[in-house]
Amino acid sequence: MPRVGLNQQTVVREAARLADEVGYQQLTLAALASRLGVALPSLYKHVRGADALAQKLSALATAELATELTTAAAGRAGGDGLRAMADAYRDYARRHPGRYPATQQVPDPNDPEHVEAGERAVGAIFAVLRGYGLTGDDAVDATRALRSALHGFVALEAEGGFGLPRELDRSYHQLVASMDISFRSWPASAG
Amino acid sequence: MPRVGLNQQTVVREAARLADEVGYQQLTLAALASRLGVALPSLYKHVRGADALAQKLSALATAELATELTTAAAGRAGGDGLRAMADAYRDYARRHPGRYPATQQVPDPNDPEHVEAGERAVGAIFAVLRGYGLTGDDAVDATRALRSALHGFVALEAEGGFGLPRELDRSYHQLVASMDISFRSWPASAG
DNA sequence: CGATGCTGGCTAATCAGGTTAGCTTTGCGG
DNA sequence: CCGCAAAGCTAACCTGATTAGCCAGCATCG
Repeated sequence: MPRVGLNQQTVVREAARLADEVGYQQLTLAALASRLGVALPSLYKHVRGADALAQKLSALATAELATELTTAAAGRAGGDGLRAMADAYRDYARRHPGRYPATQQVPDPNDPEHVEAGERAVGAIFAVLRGYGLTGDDAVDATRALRSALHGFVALEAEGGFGLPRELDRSYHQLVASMDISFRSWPASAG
Repeated sequence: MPRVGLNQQTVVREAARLADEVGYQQLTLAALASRLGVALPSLYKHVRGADALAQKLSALATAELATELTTAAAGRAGGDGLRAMADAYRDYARRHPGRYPATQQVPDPNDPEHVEAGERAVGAIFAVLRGYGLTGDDAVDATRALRSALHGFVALEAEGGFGLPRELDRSYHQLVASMDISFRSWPASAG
C-alpha cells in the first residue's frame, strides 16, 4: 500500500473544497477522509480533530477573503473603494459558500496566521473608511456598521432569507450606496 | 409510572428554554429528553425528529420576535419607530441567545403559523419604512438593508466577532442612526 | 546494501446523538 | 368496568468523532 502523502495543508485545502461543494454544515471528517482516500482516523495525524479543522479552515478562508478585499480596494478611493470592496466581499461569499461561514469564526489567539488574517481583513475595511476621513471611535463604529451590513446581507442571501432571488444585485448596490452616504456624514447622530 | 403528560407545545417551549441556556448548537434531543424527564425516543411522539423540532422552534421564536417588533414600533413614527424597533430586535437576540438563531431559518411553507410569523416580522419592518415614505421597490430594498444591518450586527455581537465588548451600545446606535439618515434620502443612488 | 526509526496510515473499540420498530400500560370516553 | 388510542419504554442500528495501539513505507545513516 503506497502512502497517500497527506499533510496539514493538503487536508485543510481539501476540506475547503469539500465545504464549498456540500456546505459548511455538511463538512464532516468522514466525508473528508473518504474524499482523500484514507480512513477517518488517519486524519488525526494531520489535524487534532473536527474543531481544529474548522479553526484551520477559518484561518485559510479569512486569509483568502482579506487578500481579495485588500486587492479590490487597492488604488481606489472613497465610494469607488467601498463599492469595489463590497462587491469583492459578496463575490467571495458566493463563490465559496462553504468557506464563507468559516470566516465568521473568531480568530484563535494561539494561531498567529489566523490572527494575522483577521487583522488584515479588518484592516482592509479600516483603510477604506480612512478615505472618508474616519478615525478613532468613529472608525470603530463605522467598521462595525459596514461589517454588519455586508455580513448580514450575505448571510441572509445565502440562507435564501430574502424570498425571491431576483433583484438581489440591485438591493445590494442600494445598501452599499446608502452606507456610502452614511460614511460621508458620519457620525450619524450627535450622540 | 405516571405519565409526564407532554404535548408538542410543551416540548417546543422547553426546547426554547433549553436553547437559551445552552446555545442553539447545543440544543439536542438527548438533552431535551432528559430535561423533560423522558427517554429520548419518547420525544418522537410529539415531534417528527430533530429537524422538525428546529422548524417548530423557528416558528415559535419568529412569532415572538414579530410581536416584540410590532409592539415596539406601535404608535411611533419615523426615526422614533426605527430606533424602538431596532432596540427591540437586539434586545430579543440578547435575551434569547438560543432562540434568535432559530428566527433566521426560512419559514416552512407547510407550516401556516410559521409563514404567518415570518410575514408579521417583515411586515413590522415594512410598516416602519412606510413612515419614511418608502414603497414598492424602494421599500423592498430598504427592508433588505435594514434586516441585513440588524441581523449582521446582532450575529457578530453574539459570536464575539467585534473584539472588545465595550462600546457596543454606542456602535449599534450609530448604525441605526446612519440607517435613519439613509432612509430619509432613499434611494441612495440614482441607480 | 542493510539496519533503524520516524511517522503516516490502519483496525478495533468506545461514545454521543438520532432514528425506527415494536411492546407495554396509562387513563379517558363510553 | 372495559376498551383502545396514544404516551412512554426498551432494544437495536446508523452515522460521526475520538482514542489506543499496531504495522509498514521510506528516508537516512552506517
